[in-house]
Amino acid sequence: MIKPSDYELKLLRHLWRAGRLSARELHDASVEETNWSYSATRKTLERMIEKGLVTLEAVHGLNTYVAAQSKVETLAVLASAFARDVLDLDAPLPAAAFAGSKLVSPGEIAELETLLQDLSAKAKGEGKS
Amino acid sequence: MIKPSDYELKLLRHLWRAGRLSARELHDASVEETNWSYSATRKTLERMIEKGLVTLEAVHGLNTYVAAQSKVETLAVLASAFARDVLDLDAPLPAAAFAGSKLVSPGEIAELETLLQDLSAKAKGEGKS
DNA sequence: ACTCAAATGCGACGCATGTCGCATGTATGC
DNA sequence: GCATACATGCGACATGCGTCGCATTTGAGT
Repeated sequence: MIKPSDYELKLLRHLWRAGRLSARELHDASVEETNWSYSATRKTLERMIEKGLVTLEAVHGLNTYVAAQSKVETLAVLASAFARDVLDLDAPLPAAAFAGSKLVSPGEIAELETLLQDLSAKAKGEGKS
Repeated sequence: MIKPSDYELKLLRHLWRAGRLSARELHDASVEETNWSYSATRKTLERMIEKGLVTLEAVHGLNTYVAAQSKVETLAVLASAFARDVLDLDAPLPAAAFAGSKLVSPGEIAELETLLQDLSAKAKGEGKS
């Protein structure tokens, strides 16, 4: 599970919503938030492939991109990093923290909570060794 | 208000607790978490001064360091960045998110909530313009 | 006054990442 | 068959930051 940077996250959001996008489509969709040149978008995308954040899929000769991690998984990584590094918390973030976010449905919040518990349990295990 | 990196935050935590520390003291206190050489600690500290995260105070010729932002202010910046960038939330994080953290007392949570509201209100204002 | 250890200042390397541009391919319309 | 437009591959520069070493200064002890 890889922790994306803020900008990478912006791109990922579009991919989660759309499922699969070409570089051009993704750029057009995200340029308002990033203010990037097309080249910048593509380069970032390229590095996200190397890192395993997105997968490349050629469709009829055109390259398209798909998120390699689910939204909920990614949110879980980010949230547990925040809880650990900023809040200095052992336990996972309470579900209440996500309640107001438009990004996640109630069902996804439940899923998130499960993942969060797994992550903090695993961290604890490693910490003890 | 400056947003510290994870490592910078580790150093800041010691400064908040101790109030004022020399480079050597701070290094000794934090080396267990950072696993840094003394030089690394000092360099980071130096850059934190440039950035305005800490202030240098010479006491009888010995350099000491003091956090330039309060713990609660810093937590507020970090929390609102998380809410905005990760959760895509307009409103501030609910206080419940901080409830379990050993870093903040109930009184500080109240203070935090006020700051968080200010920050999100200001962000909104700027966003609209 | 001399020595020694600790404190300081400063330069540097490497990696990640934001940011671009250019050269080459390739498909499409004339 | 050729020009035009977009897609792709790839190289590059700057900045931030983690990481470290070294040379110089300075204070304390003898």
